[in-house]
Amino acid sequence: MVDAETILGAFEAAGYRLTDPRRALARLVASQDGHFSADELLTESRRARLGVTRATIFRSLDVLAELGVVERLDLPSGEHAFVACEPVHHHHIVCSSCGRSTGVPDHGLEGVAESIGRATGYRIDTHRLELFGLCPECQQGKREP
Amino acid sequence: MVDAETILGAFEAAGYRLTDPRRALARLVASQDGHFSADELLTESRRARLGVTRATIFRSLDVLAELGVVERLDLPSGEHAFVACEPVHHHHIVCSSCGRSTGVPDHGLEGVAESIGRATGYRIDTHRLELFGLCPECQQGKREP
DNA sequence: ATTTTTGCAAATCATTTGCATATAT
DNA sequence: ATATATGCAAATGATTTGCAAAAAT
Repeated sequence: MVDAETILGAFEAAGYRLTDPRRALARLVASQDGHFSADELLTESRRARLGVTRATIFRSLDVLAELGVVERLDLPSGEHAFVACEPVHHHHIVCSSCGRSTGVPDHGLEGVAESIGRATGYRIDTHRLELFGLCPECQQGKREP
Repeated sequence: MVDAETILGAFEAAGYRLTDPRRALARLVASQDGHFSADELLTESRRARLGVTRATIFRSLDVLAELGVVERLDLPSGEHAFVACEPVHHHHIVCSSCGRSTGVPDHGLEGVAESIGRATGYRIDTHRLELFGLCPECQQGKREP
């Protein structure tokens, strides 16, 4: 869970101006439960008359991804999506049933990346780990997809 | 490096028919040095008059990805690409300068995934690890981007 | 006052599809 | 002979862009 203040604060800290569309978008992103697409945000913005338009959504998500406030996700289906991130987590595990996602603590991945770097001779700059599966609630049928 | 025979063999083994476009595409994919996009294949096919058209390229890459002969890649830039795979490797490290890629042996990743599963309570079905960095040759400036 | 941001609609880009024809089995 | 695969060109879908107007600093 990331709150709207945090998202808005990230815009501000990075020197972007605080505008109404960005305020609305921050709330919108913060209210998302799992991953979401640009298009979903657009639909919700329209339904709730938030006055955030398509171009602004794409432009803002772009900025937020730069700032590390959201992470771009490539679902196994090939669709693009985003998730809001705690700044600490660099990876996510995504539930393939309900779409909710959880930040993933390191758990030795850094070590794996280093070891791969050593073995292949690459100087590794970035890595992305995306995990997909069923969250605990969905495993027990406690939740609707 | 994956050779054209292997790719063609994968089509055959899975019950797909051997056609001229598929033969040409197999050679084309096998000749790729790093990652490549559908569009790059199309351009090369046209330049060399291979007679493999857009639709066939997309359809075939789709099949090959299903069969695990190529892997879909999502570059940090957001672009989509593919790499030919040895069937054993499930992940790739990609050089951000020359685009070449190498299959990545496990190196403990399975263990990391399991441990993340245990910690989060998710039942993990798939994971993708993509690593980006500079390959040994590019680090030493031995190679043009 | 100046710079940034926005909305709009059109443009672009990648990918997919329908359907008639050609090809492999 | 039958099923599968292809080419073509059009359709789709997502994202990006140019530009004039609006809002933030």
